[in-house]
Formats: sequence, C-alpha cells, structure tokens
Amino acid sequence: MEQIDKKAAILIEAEKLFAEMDFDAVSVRDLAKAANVNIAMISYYFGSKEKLFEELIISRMANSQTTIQSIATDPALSSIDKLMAVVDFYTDRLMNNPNVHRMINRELSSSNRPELRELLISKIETNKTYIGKMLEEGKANGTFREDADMGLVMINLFACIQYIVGSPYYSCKMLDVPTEAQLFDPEFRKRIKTYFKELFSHYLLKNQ
Amino acid sequence: MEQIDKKAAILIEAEKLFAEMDFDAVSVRDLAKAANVNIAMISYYFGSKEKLFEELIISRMANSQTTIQSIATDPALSSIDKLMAVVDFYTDRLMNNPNVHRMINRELSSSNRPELRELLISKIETNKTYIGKMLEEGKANGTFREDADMGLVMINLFACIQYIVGSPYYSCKMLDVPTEAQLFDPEFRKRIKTYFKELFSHYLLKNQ
DNA sequence: TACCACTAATTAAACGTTTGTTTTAATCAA
DNA sequence: TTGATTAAAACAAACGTTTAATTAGTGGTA
Repeated sequence: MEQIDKKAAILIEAEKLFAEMDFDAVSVRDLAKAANVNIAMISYYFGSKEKLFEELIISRMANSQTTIQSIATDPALSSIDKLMAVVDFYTDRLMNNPNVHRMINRELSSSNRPELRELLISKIETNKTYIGKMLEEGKANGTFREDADMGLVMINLFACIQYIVGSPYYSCKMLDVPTEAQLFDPEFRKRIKTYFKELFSHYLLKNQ
Repeated sequence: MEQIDKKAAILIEAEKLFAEMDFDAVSVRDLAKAANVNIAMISYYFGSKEKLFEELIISRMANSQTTIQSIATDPALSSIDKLMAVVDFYTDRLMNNPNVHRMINRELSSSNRPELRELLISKIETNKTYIGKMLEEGKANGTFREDADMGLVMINLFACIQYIVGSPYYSCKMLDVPTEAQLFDPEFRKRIKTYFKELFSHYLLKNQ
C-alpha cells in the first residue's frame, strides 16, 4: 500500500501543471500521466479534481500569520524596522513558493470558484489587518507622514511582488532579466527588497 | 443581413464572460446564449472560439503607443511632468477598460496560448521602451537620482494598477472600498494617481 | 509457519456529459 | 437565381467520474 507516495506525487505534479495552466486547461488525464498514476486515483484520494485543486492550494499556502504577527507586535522593532522586515518576509515568502502564488493569483482574478476565493481572501486579510495597524502605529508615533496612503502602500507591495511571481515570463521581458530562473535568484530578490525599502522610506518618512 | 449586429453582440457578451471566467470555463453555448445567437454563429463569424478570444483581446486593446510616444517625446514637458502624465494615462487607460485588462492579465500569467501571450508582450514592450528612455533621460538631465531602479519603477506602476483592475473583488477588500463599482470611480482614480505621483516623486527626485 | 478473512490500493474499462465544431437544410435579401 | 445568413441537429473527441475486478498488505487463528 503506497498511498502516501502516490498521493504526494499527484500533489507535486498538480502544483506544476496548475501553476502553468488554468484549472480547466489541465485534465485529470494530464495529471494522472504526469504523476504516473491511474486516472481513478484522483477521485479516489481527493474526491474530485476540484477538491484536489483546493487541497493543493490550502496545503501549500503556508501559514504566514504568526510571522507577520510577531513582526508587527515586536516591541524591540521601530516602525521603520517593522516595515523593512515585512518587505523582506513577503519577498522571500512569495519567491520561495511561486507556484502556489501563481495559482492564488489566478484564483483571485476570476469568479470560477467563489467559495475558494473567499477562503483565500479571509486568510490574507488577517495579515492585512496586522500590517495596517503597524503602519497606523507608525503614523501615531510620528515616524510616518500623516497623509501617506497606507492602504495603497500595502496593496502596492503585495500586488507588485505577486505580479512578478505570477507572470514571470512577462516580468522577465519587462525587467530585462534573461531567464525565469534568475527571477527567483537571491540577486534579484535583493534588488526587489532594496527597491521597496528605498521606495517606502522616501515616501513614508517625515525627514525625507 | 445582420452580420455586424450579431457579431458585435457576441463580442460584447464575450468580453463580459471572459473577463469574469477563464477561457476554458466559458463554453461556446454560454457565449451564444448570452449574445442571443445560434451556437454555429461563433464558428461562422470568428472561425473558432479561440480566434474569437484573440480577436476580442486585440480589438479591445486600444493603441496606446502613440499617446505614450507623444508624452515621452514632448519637448515642452519636463522629466517629472512626463512621469506624471504617464501615471495619469495608465490609470485612466486601465480603469476605462477593466475587462480587457483582466483578460490580458490572466493571459500573461499562463502558458495556455503562448503565441497570444507573445503578441501581447510585444505590444506592451513598445511602451516600455519609450517610458524606459524617458526615465533614463531624467537621470541624464539631473532630475532623477542616479541609483533609482527604473525597471522596477515601471513594472511597479503597471503591476499595481493592473493587479487592482484584474482582481477587483480582492482589491476592494484590501483597500476597504465597499463596492467594485467604486473602484472605477473618479474618486478612487484620483487616489491612485495621487499615490503614485507622490510615491515616485519622493523616490526619484534628488531634492527629496 | 501457514492459512484465512478482511481491508485498502490499484487497474482497465466504461459511464454519461459536455465540449468545440460541422453539416444540412431552410430562409432571407438583392 | 445567387450568395450570405440563420437554425437545428449531428459529430467525434475529450471531459470528470464511477464501476467492477484484481492485487497487495494486515492481523488473527491454528
């Protein structure tokens, strides 16, 4: 009985295929072939193709809430330190798991599975709340400009990195990065982190 | 002979459906029903579902090259003026045509139709070249900081607005905008424009 | 150890739908 | 009459899922 191996194999191959193509563009036969299992195994282990898809996203969507929370509530960090830590964290988190974030990306932009979309948003929203409070705190303690648009700062950070990760082929061409692999290299990560840190510092800090 | 009317009706309904759902999630029967035409009409007028999809995107993707070019090469505008004009132009362009940009968005993030993706990128790339030169010119004439990351500035602007337009349901929740309609209101557009103008001014200008 | 019963895992084949597309025939305008 | 337009029906192919049969593994009993 090799349940675990085969189930894991299906998830691994499904992640690759669903990252590259739409839900409906990937057939259960494609999945079974890629994972080297019988077609019936997908229904057997997951119930249906859709449940496999949901289980895949949910299982791969690592829990980032505790990290964000600990950054946001760390008394040893200044407001600007916290912001820098969030930039670092999100850049690495998204770049380390490009496949699942491509899937999430596409899921958020369609109405194909509204319940799943709602679930994803609710998970993301928790972090948004922490970071939102963190930025407002920076305003309150005099670190950040009063008239800064914190809502757009947040979505700017998420959107931009998610966009690069979600459309790597396009992003390479736009950023003159030769290969998709280089997009996920430490070197390019450093470039993104530096960009956002400087960008937000200039925009948010009073003495700039 | 009502060719034009029926063909136009198909395109109008297809735009709505393809904006909301994936290519494969929309069937030709859905399209025919929405447009109140016979199923055979799609093949008759467009050749195939895929050609309809391509024709739709290409026809709706208004030509923005001439506008960007005229901004970038206008001798009456300073470097910072040009940047502000580009922010205004892109915000309005994307907000005025959310449906097609949702489709483009999804198309750029998948490998379902590589030739179409390549075509879209080539069209977008022209603008990128103009804006890239414009920003480098700002460095050369001493307006912008030498060490600013112009590649990321460009993709940041495109990505963020495209992301908001492409995932309006999600963006509303993140930005505390009550309804999707309000996302495309003049008021919110103004907010986006102001944000990016201030953001890039602080980041790019030397005296900041 | 050997045998049995039982459960879980795996397969190939078939299921009924739905898919995009085409055919055929009828209808319409010029 | 000619050629474009419409409609209904039919097409084969692909879809996700299920069935039925077989194999593999487990635990208990003698």
